[in-house]
Amino acid sequence: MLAINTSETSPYMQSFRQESRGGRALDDRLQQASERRLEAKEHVFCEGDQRTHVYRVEDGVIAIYKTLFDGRRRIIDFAYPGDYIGLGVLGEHIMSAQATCASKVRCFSASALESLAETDASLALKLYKSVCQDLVAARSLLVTVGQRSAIERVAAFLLALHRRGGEGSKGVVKLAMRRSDIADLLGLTIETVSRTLTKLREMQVIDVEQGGTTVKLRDVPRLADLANE
Amino acid sequence: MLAINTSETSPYMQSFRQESRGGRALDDRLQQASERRLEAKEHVFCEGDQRTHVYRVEDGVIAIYKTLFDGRRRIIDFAYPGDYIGLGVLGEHIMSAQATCASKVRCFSASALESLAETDASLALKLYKSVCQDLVAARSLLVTVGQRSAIERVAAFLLALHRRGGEGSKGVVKLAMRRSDIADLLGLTIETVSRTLTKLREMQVIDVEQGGTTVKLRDVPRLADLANE
DNA sequence: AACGAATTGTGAGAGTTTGTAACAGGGCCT
DNA sequence: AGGCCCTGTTACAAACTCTCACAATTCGTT
Repeated sequence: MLAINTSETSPYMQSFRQESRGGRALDDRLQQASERRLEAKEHVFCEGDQRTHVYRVEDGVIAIYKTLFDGRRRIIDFAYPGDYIGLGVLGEHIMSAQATCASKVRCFSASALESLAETDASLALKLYKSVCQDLVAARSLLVTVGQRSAIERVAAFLLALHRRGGEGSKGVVKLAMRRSDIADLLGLTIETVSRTLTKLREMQVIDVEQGGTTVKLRDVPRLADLANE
Repeated sequence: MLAINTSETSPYMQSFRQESRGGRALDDRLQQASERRLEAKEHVFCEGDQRTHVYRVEDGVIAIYKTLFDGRRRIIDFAYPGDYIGLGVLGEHIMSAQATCASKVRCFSASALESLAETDASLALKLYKSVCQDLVAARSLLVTVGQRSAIERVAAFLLALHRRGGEGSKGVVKLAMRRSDIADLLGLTIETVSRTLTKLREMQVIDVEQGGTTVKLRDVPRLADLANE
Protein backbone atom coordinates (compact mmCIF):
# COMPACT_ATOMS: atom_id res chain seq x y z
CA MET A 1 0.00 0.00 0.00
CA LEU A 2 2.72 2.39 0.82
CA ALA A 3 3.93 0.73 -2.32
CA ILE A 4 7.52 1.78 -2.47
CA ASN A 5 7.68 -0.90 -5.10
CA THR A 6 4.60 -0.79 -7.21
CA SER A 7 3.89 -1.70 -10.75
CA GLU A 8 6.57 0.52 -12.21
CA THR A 9 9.42 -0.52 -10.02
CA SER A 10 8.80 -4.00 -8.77
CA PRO A 11 8.45 -7.34 -10.45
CA TYR A 12 5.75 -8.20 -7.95
CA MET A 13 2.16 -8.35 -8.92
CA GLN A 14 2.16 -6.13 -11.93
CA SER A 15 -0.89 -7.53 -13.58
CA PHE A 16 -3.01 -7.46 -10.50
CA ARG A 17 -1.88 -4.00 -9.53
CA GLN A 18 -3.40 -2.59 -12.68
CA GLU A 19 -6.49 -4.65 -12.21
CA SER A 20 -7.09 -3.50 -8.67
CA ARG A 21 -6.34 0.11 -9.42
CA GLY A 22 -9.05 -0.17 -12.03
CA GLY A 23 -11.38 -0.70 -9.14
CA ARG A 24 -13.44 -3.73 -10.07
CA ALA A 25 -11.27 -6.58 -9.00
CA LEU A 26 -13.08 -8.25 -6.16
CA ASP A 27 -16.48 -6.73 -5.98
CA ASP A 28 -18.22 -7.63 -9.20
CA ARG A 29 -19.54 -10.79 -7.59
CA LEU A 30 -20.43 -9.22 -4.27
CA GLN A 31 -23.71 -7.41 -4.03
CA GLN A 32 -23.71 -5.75 -0.65
CA ALA A 33 -20.96 -3.25 -1.38
CA SER A 34 -22.06 -0.19 0.52
CA GLU A 35 -20.10 3.02 0.70
CA ARG A 36 -18.95 4.77 3.82
CA ARG A 37 -17.55 8.25 4.25
CA LEU A 38 -15.06 9.07 6.95
CA GLU A 39 -13.79 12.32 8.36
CA ALA A 40 -10.17 12.82 9.33
CA LYS A 41 -9.24 10.71 12.38
CA GLU A 42 -12.40 8.61 12.12
CA HIS A 43 -11.86 4.87 12.42
CA VAL A 44 -12.81 2.19 9.91
CA PHE A 45 -12.23 -0.44 12.57
CA CYS A 46 -10.22 -0.83 15.77
CA GLU A 47 -8.00 -3.46 17.33
CA GLY A 48 -10.20 -6.09 18.91
CA ASP A 49 -13.18 -5.44 16.67
CA GLN A 50 -14.75 -8.45 15.08
CA ARG A 51 -13.73 -8.62 11.46
CA THR A 52 -16.92 -8.45 9.47
CA HIS A 53 -15.91 -6.64 6.32
CA VAL A 54 -13.15 -6.07 3.86
CA TYR A 55 -12.81 -2.51 2.60
CA ARG A 56 -11.55 -0.93 -0.55
CA VAL A 57 -10.33 2.62 -0.25
CA GLU A 58 -12.13 4.84 -2.74
CA ASP A 59 -10.82 8.19 -1.70
CA GLY A 60 -8.40 9.60 0.87
CA VAL A 61 -5.81 7.79 2.95
CA ILE A 62 -6.34 5.18 5.66
CA ALA A 63 -3.62 4.54 8.23
CA ILE A 64 -3.24 0.99 9.52
CA TYR A 65 -1.69 1.06 12.97
CA LYS A 66 -1.12 -0.65 16.24
CA THR A 67 -1.18 0.99 19.65
CA LEU A 68 1.58 0.10 22.09
CA PHE A 69 1.18 -0.24 25.81
CA ASP A 70 2.68 3.14 26.51
CA GLY A 71 0.19 4.75 24.17
CA ARG A 72 2.51 5.31 21.25
CA ARG A 73 1.10 4.57 17.85
CA ARG A 74 2.95 2.60 15.22
CA ILE A 75 1.62 3.09 11.74
CA ILE A 76 2.24 0.01 9.66
CA ASP A 77 0.85 1.08 6.33
CA PHE A 78 -1.05 3.76 4.49
CA ALA A 79 -3.85 2.52 2.24
CA TYR A 80 -4.60 4.65 -0.80
CA PRO A 81 -7.46 4.53 -3.30
CA GLY A 82 -7.63 1.10 -4.90
CA ASP A 83 -6.05 -0.67 -1.94
CA TYR A 84 -7.90 -3.23 0.13
CA ILE A 85 -7.75 -3.38 3.90
CA GLY A 86 -8.83 -6.12 6.24
CA LEU A 87 -7.65 -9.04 4.13
CA GLY A 88 -5.86 -11.90 5.80
CA VAL A 89 -7.56 -11.53 9.16
CA LEU A 90 -9.38 -14.48 10.66
CA GLY A 91 -11.08 -13.59 13.92
CA GLU A 92 -10.72 -10.11 15.26
CA HIS A 93 -8.60 -7.24 14.03
CA ILE A 94 -5.17 -6.87 15.57
CA MET A 95 -4.64 -3.48 13.97
CA SER A 96 -6.73 -0.35 13.78
CA ALA A 97 -7.60 1.54 10.61
CA GLN A 98 -8.08 5.27 10.75
CA ALA A 99 -8.58 7.94 8.11
CA THR A 100 -5.80 10.53 8.00
CA CYS A 101 -8.01 12.90 6.02
CA ALA A 102 -11.57 12.92 4.68
CA SER A 103 -11.92 9.55 2.99
CA LYS A 104 -14.33 7.10 1.45
CA VAL A 105 -14.31 3.31 1.57
CA ARG A 106 -16.45 0.57 0.04
CA CYS A 107 -17.43 -2.31 2.28
CA PHE A 108 -17.59 -5.99 1.32
CA SER A 109 -18.84 -8.82 3.45
CA ALA A 110 -15.86 -10.84 4.56
CA SER A 111 -17.76 -14.09 4.91
CA ALA A 112 -19.26 -13.79 1.45
CA LEU A 113 -15.82 -13.14 0.04
CA GLU A 114 -14.33 -16.12 1.77
CA SER A 115 -16.98 -18.59 0.81
CA LEU A 116 -16.68 -17.50 -2.78
CA ALA A 117 -12.92 -17.91 -2.68
CA GLU A 118 -13.18 -21.47 -1.46
CA THR A 119 -14.48 -22.64 -4.80
CA ASP A 120 -13.29 -19.89 -7.11
CA ALA A 121 -9.59 -20.25 -7.87
CA SER A 122 -9.32 -16.97 -9.73
CA LEU A 123 -10.80 -15.05 -6.82
CA ALA A 124 -8.49 -16.84 -4.41
CA LEU A 125 -5.57 -15.92 -6.62
CA LYS A 126 -6.65 -12.32 -6.55
CA LEU A 127 -6.71 -12.39 -2.79
CA TYR A 128 -3.27 -13.93 -2.87
CA LYS A 129 -1.91 -11.27 -5.13
CA SER A 130 -3.52 -8.48 -3.21
CA VAL A 131 -1.90 -9.63 -0.01
CA CYS A 132 1.38 -10.00 -1.87
CA GLN A 133 1.17 -6.30 -2.62
CA ASP A 134 0.71 -5.56 1.04
CA LEU A 135 3.66 -7.76 1.82
CA VAL A 136 5.87 -5.91 -0.63
CA ALA A 137 4.74 -2.64 0.88
CA ALA A 138 5.40 -3.81 4.41
CA ARG A 139 8.87 -5.04 3.51
CA SER A 140 9.69 -1.87 1.69
CA LEU A 141 8.67 0.13 4.69
CA LEU A 142 10.78 -2.17 6.80
CA VAL A 143 13.79 -1.20 4.74
CA THR A 144 12.92 2.46 5.18
CA VAL A 145 12.32 2.35 8.91
CA GLY A 146 15.44 0.28 9.43
CA GLN A 147 17.48 3.16 8.04
CA ARG A 148 19.45 4.91 10.69
CA SER A 149 19.11 8.61 10.05
CA ALA A 150 16.01 10.74 9.87
CA ILE A 151 16.99 12.13 6.46
CA GLU A 152 17.18 8.68 4.94
CA ARG A 153 13.76 7.77 6.26
CA VAL A 154 12.04 10.96 5.21
CA ALA A 155 13.69 10.88 1.80
CA ALA A 156 12.61 7.28 1.25
CA PHE A 157 9.10 8.16 2.35
CA LEU A 158 8.82 11.05 -0.06
CA LEU A 159 10.18 8.93 -2.88
CA ALA A 160 7.67 6.21 -2.14
CA LEU A 161 4.84 8.72 -2.27
CA HIS A 162 6.23 10.09 -5.49
CA ARG A 163 6.46 6.69 -7.15
CA ARG A 164 2.94 5.93 -6.11
CA GLY A 165 1.73 9.20 -7.56
CA GLY A 166 2.98 8.08 -10.95
CA GLU A 167 4.59 10.04 -13.74
CA GLY A 168 1.79 12.51 -14.10
CA SER A 169 2.50 14.08 -10.73
CA LYS A 170 5.57 15.95 -12.00
CA GLY A 171 7.30 15.77 -8.68
CA VAL A 172 4.42 17.20 -6.70
CA VAL A 173 3.46 15.06 -3.72
CA LYS A 174 0.35 15.68 -1.68
CA LEU A 175 0.87 14.50 1.84
CA ALA A 176 -2.81 14.21 2.84
CA MET A 177 -1.78 13.51 6.41
CA ARG A 178 -0.37 15.21 9.49
CA ARG A 179 3.23 15.33 10.57
CA SER A 180 2.26 13.04 13.40
CA ASP A 181 1.15 10.39 10.91
CA ILE A 182 4.45 10.57 9.08
CA ALA A 183 6.32 10.46 12.37
CA ASP A 184 4.43 7.39 13.56
CA LEU A 185 5.07 5.69 10.25
CA LEU A 186 8.79 6.36 10.20
CA GLY A 187 9.42 5.91 13.90
CA LEU A 188 10.41 9.54 14.45
CA THR A 189 8.95 12.46 16.36
CA ILE A 190 6.98 15.19 14.67
CA GLU A 191 9.72 17.66 15.52
CA THR A 192 12.32 15.57 13.76
CA VAL A 193 10.08 15.18 10.72
CA SER A 194 9.56 18.90 10.61
CA ARG A 195 13.24 19.71 11.04
CA THR A 196 14.21 17.15 8.43
CA LEU A 197 11.82 18.61 5.89
CA THR A 198 13.35 21.99 6.61
CA LYS A 199 16.81 20.57 6.11
CA LEU A 200 15.82 19.02 2.78
CA ARG A 201 14.40 22.37 1.79
CA GLU A 202 17.61 24.13 2.72
CA MET A 203 19.49 21.58 0.65
CA GLN A 204 17.22 22.60 -2.22
CA VAL A 205 16.07 19.03 -2.70
CA ILE A 206 12.42 19.80 -2.06
CA ASP A 207 10.00 22.69 -1.73
CA VAL A 208 7.30 22.65 0.89
CA GLU A 209 4.11 24.31 -0.28
CA GLN A 210 0.54 24.99 0.70
CA GLY A 211 1.19 25.25 4.37
CA GLY A 212 3.20 22.08 4.55
CA THR A 213 0.59 19.84 2.95
CA THR A 214 2.32 19.55 -0.41
CA VAL A 215 5.93 18.77 -1.22
CA LYS A 216 7.55 19.44 -4.55
CA LEU A 217 10.55 17.28 -5.36
CA ARG A 218 13.16 19.50 -6.96
CA ASP A 219 15.96 16.97 -7.21
CA VAL A 220 14.73 13.40 -7.35
CA PRO A 221 18.13 11.79 -8.02
CA ARG A 222 19.58 13.56 -5.02
CA LEU A 223 16.64 12.44 -2.95
CA ALA A 224 17.15 8.86 -4.07
CA ASP A 225 20.77 9.20 -3.11
CA LEU A 226 19.83 10.40 0.35
CA ALA A 227 17.32 7.59 0.66
CA ASN A 228 20.07 5.11 0.01
CA GLU A 229 17.97 2.63 -1.96
CA MET B 1 8.16 -15.96 9.75
CA LEU B 2 9.67 -13.98 12.53
CA ALA B 3 6.18 -14.66 13.71
CA ILE B 4 5.80 -12.35 16.63
CA ASN B 5 2.18 -13.24 16.24
CA THR B 6 1.80 -16.88 15.44
CA SER B 7 -0.85 -19.41 16.16
CA GLU B 8 -0.88 -18.85 19.88
CA THR B 9 -1.12 -15.12 19.91
CA SER B 10 -2.76 -13.98 16.72
CA PRO B 11 -6.15 -14.54 15.18
CA TYR B 12 -4.46 -14.71 11.81
CA MET B 13 -4.15 -17.93 9.96
CA GLN B 14 -4.31 -20.35 12.79
CA SER B 15 -5.52 -23.29 10.81
CA PHE B 16 -2.99 -22.92 8.07
CA ARG B 17 -0.14 -22.37 10.46
CA GLN B 18 -0.62 -25.82 11.88
CA GLU B 19 -1.02 -27.26 8.45
CA SER B 20 2.15 -25.74 7.12
CA ARG B 21 4.17 -26.58 10.19
CA GLY B 22 3.17 -30.17 9.56
CA GLY B 23 5.21 -29.88 6.42
CA ARG B 24 3.01 -31.30 3.70
CA ALA B 25 0.90 -28.34 2.76
CA LEU B 26 1.91 -27.41 -0.76
CA ASP B 27 4.12 -30.16 -1.99
CA ASP B 28 2.01 -33.25 -2.14
CA ARG B 29 1.04 -32.42 -5.70
CA LEU B 30 4.48 -31.36 -6.82
CA GLN B 31 6.88 -34.08 -7.84
CA GLN B 32 10.17 -32.35 -8.42
CA ALA B 33 10.84 -31.42 -4.81
CA SER B 34 14.59 -31.76 -4.50
CA GLU B 35 16.51 -31.01 -1.36
CA ARG B 36 19.38 -28.62 -1.02
CA ARG B 37 21.83 -28.17 1.82
CA LEU B 38 23.38 -24.83 2.61
CA GLU B 39 26.27 -23.80 4.77
CA ALA B 40 26.20 -20.67 6.88
CA LYS B 41 26.27 -17.53 4.70
CA GLU B 42 25.46 -19.47 1.54
CA HIS B 43 22.70 -17.99 -0.59
CA VAL B 44 19.46 -19.62 -1.67
CA PHE B 45 18.98 -16.85 -4.23
CA CYS B 46 20.09 -13.25 -4.74
CA GLU B 47 18.48 -9.98 -5.72
CA GLY B 48 18.12 -9.93 -9.47
CA ASP B 49 18.05 -13.69 -9.86
CA GLN B 50 15.28 -15.11 -11.97
CA ARG B 51 12.67 -16.62 -9.75
CA THR B 52 12.48 -20.26 -10.69
CA HIS B 53 11.61 -21.97 -7.44
CA VAL B 54 9.75 -21.66 -4.22
CA TYR B 55 11.49 -23.08 -1.18
CA ARG B 56 10.41 -24.57 2.06
CA VAL B 57 12.88 -24.37 4.92
CA GLU B 58 13.49 -27.83 6.36
CA ASP B 59 16.26 -27.02 8.78
CA GLY B 60 18.18 -23.97 9.97
CA VAL B 61 17.40 -20.30 9.47
CA ILE B 62 17.27 -18.34 6.23
CA ALA B 63 17.59 -14.55 6.30
CA ILE B 64 15.64 -12.58 3.70
CA TYR B 65 17.39 -9.29 3.09
CA LYS B 66 17.98 -6.37 0.82
CA THR B 67 21.31 -4.66 0.22
CA LEU B 68 21.41 -0.87 0.24
CA PHE B 69 23.58 1.28 -1.96
CA ASP B 70 26.07 1.98 0.77
CA GLY B 71 26.52 -1.73 1.34
CA ARG B 72 24.45 -2.01 4.49
CA ARG B 73 22.19 -4.97 4.72
CA ARG B 74 18.61 -4.83 5.88
CA ILE B 75 17.20 -8.14 6.97
CA ILE B 76 13.46 -8.24 6.41
CA ASP B 77 12.62 -11.63 7.78
CA PHE B 78 14.00 -14.86 9.15
CA ALA B 79 12.50 -18.03 7.72
CA TYR B 80 12.43 -21.04 10.01
CA PRO B 81 11.62 -24.69 9.34
CA GLY B 82 8.14 -24.97 7.85
CA ASP B 83 8.20 -21.51 6.33
CA TYR B 84 8.08 -20.91 2.59
CA ILE B 85 10.24 -18.38 0.83
CA GLY B 86 9.95 -16.99 -2.67
CA LEU B 87 6.15 -16.76 -2.77
CA GLY B 88 4.57 -13.68 -4.25
CA VAL B 89 7.37 -12.86 -6.65
CA LEU B 90 6.61 -12.51 -10.32
CA GLY B 91 9.74 -11.86 -12.35
CA GLU B 92 13.04 -11.63 -10.59
CA HIS B 93 13.82 -11.57 -6.91
CA ILE B 94 14.10 -8.17 -5.25
CA MET B 95 15.47 -9.65 -2.05
CA SER B 96 18.24 -12.09 -1.31
CA ALA B 97 17.94 -15.20 0.82
CA GLN B 98 20.92 -16.40 2.80
CA ALA B 99 21.43 -19.09 5.40
CA THR B 100 22.50 -17.77 8.79
CA CYS B 101 23.65 -21.22 9.83
CA ALA B 102 23.86 -24.66 8.26
CA SER B 103 20.44 -25.19 6.73
CA LYS B 104 18.36 -27.33 4.44
CA VAL B 105 15.62 -26.31 2.01
CA ARG B 106 13.25 -28.16 -0.31
CA CYS B 107 12.78 -26.74 -3.79
CA PHE B 108 9.51 -26.56 -5.73
CA SER B 109 9.06 -25.40 -9.27
CA ALA B 110 7.41 -22.00 -9.18
CA SER B 111 5.75 -22.38 -12.59
CA ALA B 112 4.29 -25.75 -11.70
CA LEU B 113 2.93 -24.30 -8.48
CA GLU B 114 1.37 -21.36 -10.23
CA SER B 115 -0.29 -23.28 -13.00
CA LEU B 116 -1.78 -25.62 -10.44
CA ALA B 117 -3.09 -22.70 -8.43
CA GLU B 118 -4.89 -21.24 -11.40
CA THR B 119 -7.45 -24.00 -11.36
CA ASP B 120 -7.18 -25.26 -7.80
CA ALA B 121 -8.95 -22.94 -5.40
CA SER B 122 -7.76 -24.73 -2.29
CA LEU B 123 -4.15 -24.47 -3.36
CA ALA B 124 -4.62 -20.79 -4.20
CA LEU B 125 -6.11 -20.27 -0.78
CA LYS B 126 -3.13 -21.94 0.80
CA LEU B 127 -0.84 -19.58 -1.05
CA TYR B 128 -2.99 -16.72 0.15
CA LYS B 129 -2.81 -17.81 3.73
CA SER B 130 0.88 -18.50 3.58
CA VAL B 131 1.56 -14.99 2.36
CA CYS B 132 -0.78 -13.66 5.03
CA GLN B 133 1.54 -15.22 7.60
CA ASP B 134 4.47 -13.44 6.05
CA LEU B 135 2.49 -10.23 6.12
CA VAL B 136 1.73 -10.60 9.80
CA ALA B 137 5.38 -11.30 10.46
CA ALA B 138 6.51 -8.29 8.45
CA ARG B 139 4.08 -6.00 10.23
CA SER B 140 5.06 -7.34 13.61
CA LEU B 141 8.67 -6.69 12.80
CA LEU B 142 7.69 -3.24 11.66
CA VAL B 143 6.28 -2.55 15.09
CA THR B 144 9.48 -3.84 16.66
CA VAL B 145 11.86 -1.89 14.46
CA GLY B 146 9.79 1.25 14.83
CA GLN B 147 10.44 1.15 18.55
CA ARG B 148 12.78 3.85 19.66
CA SER B 149 15.22 2.28 22.05
CA ALA B 150 17.55 -0.62 21.54
CA ILE B 151 16.25 -2.40 24.61
CA GLU B 152 12.71 -2.41 23.30
CA ARG B 153 13.82 -3.85 19.99
CA VAL B 154 16.02 -6.55 21.42
CA ALA B 155 13.43 -7.49 24.01
CA ALA B 156 10.74 -7.78 21.34
CA PHE B 157 13.06 -9.85 19.20
CA LEU B 158 13.83 -12.28 21.99
CA LEU B 159 10.14 -12.57 22.83
CA ALA B 160 9.31 -13.29 19.21
CA LEU B 161 11.90 -16.05 19.10
CA HIS B 162 10.57 -17.41 22.34
CA ARG B 163 6.97 -17.50 21.14
CA ARG B 164 8.04 -19.22 17.99
CA GLY B 165 9.94 -21.81 19.98
CA GLY B 166 6.70 -22.83 21.66
CA GLU B 167 6.03 -23.91 25.19
CA GLY B 168 8.47 -26.77 25.14
CA SER B 169 11.44 -24.44 24.99
CA LYS B 170 11.18 -23.48 28.68
CA GLY B 171 12.55 -20.04 28.07
CA VAL B 172 15.65 -21.21 26.27
CA VAL B 173 16.11 -19.50 22.92
CA LYS B 174 18.71 -20.64 20.42
CA LEU B 175 19.82 -17.70 18.34
CA ALA B 176 21.26 -19.71 15.40
CA MET B 177 22.61 -16.50 13.91
CA ARG B 178 25.34 -13.90 14.37
CA ARG B 179 25.06 -10.61 16.19
CA SER B 180 25.33 -8.98 12.80
CA ASP B 181 22.18 -10.75 11.64
CA ILE B 182 20.27 -9.54 14.66
CA ALA B 183 21.65 -6.05 14.19
CA ASP B 184 20.64 -5.94 10.53
CA LEU B 185 17.18 -7.17 11.42
CA LEU B 186 16.59 -4.64 14.17
CA GLY B 187 18.33 -1.71 12.53
CA LEU B 188 21.06 -1.51 15.18
CA THR B 189 24.80 -2.05 15.19
CA ILE B 190 26.37 -5.23 16.46
CA GLU B 191 27.92 -3.28 19.30
CA THR B 192 24.55 -2.00 20.43
CA VAL B 193 23.06 -5.48 20.25
CA SER B 194 25.90 -6.78 22.33
CA ARG B 195 25.68 -3.94 24.83
CA THR B 196 21.92 -4.36 25.10
CA LEU B 197 22.18 -8.08 25.76
CA THR B 198 24.70 -7.31 28.46
CA LYS B 199 22.35 -4.76 29.95
CA LEU B 200 19.48 -7.25 29.96
CA ARG B 201 21.77 -9.71 31.64
CA GLU B 202 22.71 -7.18 34.30
CA MET B 203 19.02 -6.53 34.84
CA GLN B 204 18.70 -10.28 35.42
CA VAL B 205 16.07 -10.58 32.73
CA ILE B 206 18.08 -13.02 30.63
CA ASP B 207 21.11 -15.26 30.79
CA VAL B 208 23.46 -15.57 27.85
CA GLU B 209 24.86 -19.06 27.51
CA GLN B 210 26.97 -21.24 25.27
CA GLY B 211 29.25 -18.47 24.13
CA GLY B 212 26.45 -16.12 23.25
CA THR B 213 24.56 -18.51 20.98
CA THR B 214 21.80 -19.30 23.45
CA VAL B 215 19.68 -16.98 25.57
CA LYS B 216 17.70 -18.08 28.59
CA LEU B 217 14.75 -15.89 29.47
CA ARG B 218 14.68 -15.53 33.22
CA ASP B 219 11.84 -13.05 33.50
CA VAL B 220 9.45 -13.18 30.55
CA PRO B 221 6.86 -10.74 31.98
CA ARG B 222 9.57 -8.17 32.57
CA LEU B 223 10.85 -8.73 29.06
CA ALA B 224 7.37 -8.24 27.66
CA ASP B 225 7.15 -5.06 29.65
CA LEU B 226 10.41 -3.82 28.19
CA ALA B 227 9.24 -4.78 24.71
CA ASN B 228 6.21 -2.59 25.18
CA GLU B 229 3.79 -4.77 23.24
C1' DA C 1 -12.51 40.28 9.42
C1' DA C 2 -11.30 38.43 13.76
C1' DC C 3 -10.80 35.09 17.01
C1' DG C 4 -9.48 30.50 18.94
C1' DA C 5 -7.98 25.83 18.21
C1' DA C 6 -4.99 22.89 16.00
C1' DT C 7 -0.94 22.15 13.54
C1' DT C 8 3.61 23.19 12.25
C1' DG C 9 8.21 25.18 12.90
C1' DT C 10 12.30 26.32 15.74
C1' DG C 11 15.61 26.34 19.66
C1' DA C 12 18.47 24.47 23.71
C1' DG C 13 19.70 20.91 26.74
C1' DA C 14 19.50 15.99 27.93
C1' DG C 15 19.81 11.39 26.78
C1' DT C 16 20.85 7.50 23.74
C1' DT C 17 23.06 5.41 19.97
C1' DT C 18 26.85 5.23 16.93
C1' DG C 19 31.64 4.87 15.49
C1' DT C 20 36.23 3.88 16.54
C1' DA C 21 39.32 1.25 18.80
C1' DA C 22 41.18 -2.08 21.80
C1' DC C 23 40.80 -6.46 23.86
C1' DA C 24 39.02 -11.28 25.09
C1' DG C 25 37.50 -15.81 23.71
C1' DG C 26 36.78 -19.81 20.67
C1' DG C 27 37.76 -22.59 16.65
C1' DC C 28 40.92 -24.19 13.20
C1' DC C 29 45.16 -24.82 11.03
C1' DT C 30 49.98 -25.90 10.87
C1' DA D 1 51.49 -25.54 21.48
C1' DG D 2 51.40 -21.63 18.90
C1' DG D 3 49.48 -18.55 15.64
C1' DC D 4 45.69 -16.85 12.99
C1' DC D 5 41.00 -15.53 12.03
C1' DC D 6 36.47 -14.56 13.29
C1' DT D 7 33.17 -13.21 16.59
C1' DG D 8 31.78 -10.94 20.54
C1' DT D 9 32.50 -7.53 24.33
C1' DT D 10 33.67 -3.16 26.45
C1' DA D 11 35.19 1.95 26.75
C1' DC D 12 34.93 6.61 25.36
C1' DA D 13 34.19 10.58 22.36
C1' DA D 14 31.13 12.31 18.79
C1' DA D 15 26.77 12.61 16.54
C1' DC D 16 22.13 12.23 16.47
C1' DT D 17 17.43 12.25 18.09
C1' DC D 18 14.27 13.19 21.88
C1' DT D 19 12.12 16.13 25.27
C1' DC D 20 10.40 20.33 26.54
C1' DA D 21 9.41 25.00 25.61
C1' DC D 22 7.52 28.47 22.85
C1' DA D 23 6.75 31.10 18.39
C1' DA D 24 4.53 31.08 13.88
C1' DT D 25 1.23 29.56 10.74
C1' DT D 26 -3.01 27.62 9.09
C1' DC D 27 -7.83 26.44 9.39
C1' DG D 28 -12.53 26.70 10.91
C1' DT D 29 -15.88 29.31 13.22
C1' DT D 30 -18.04 33.25 14.83
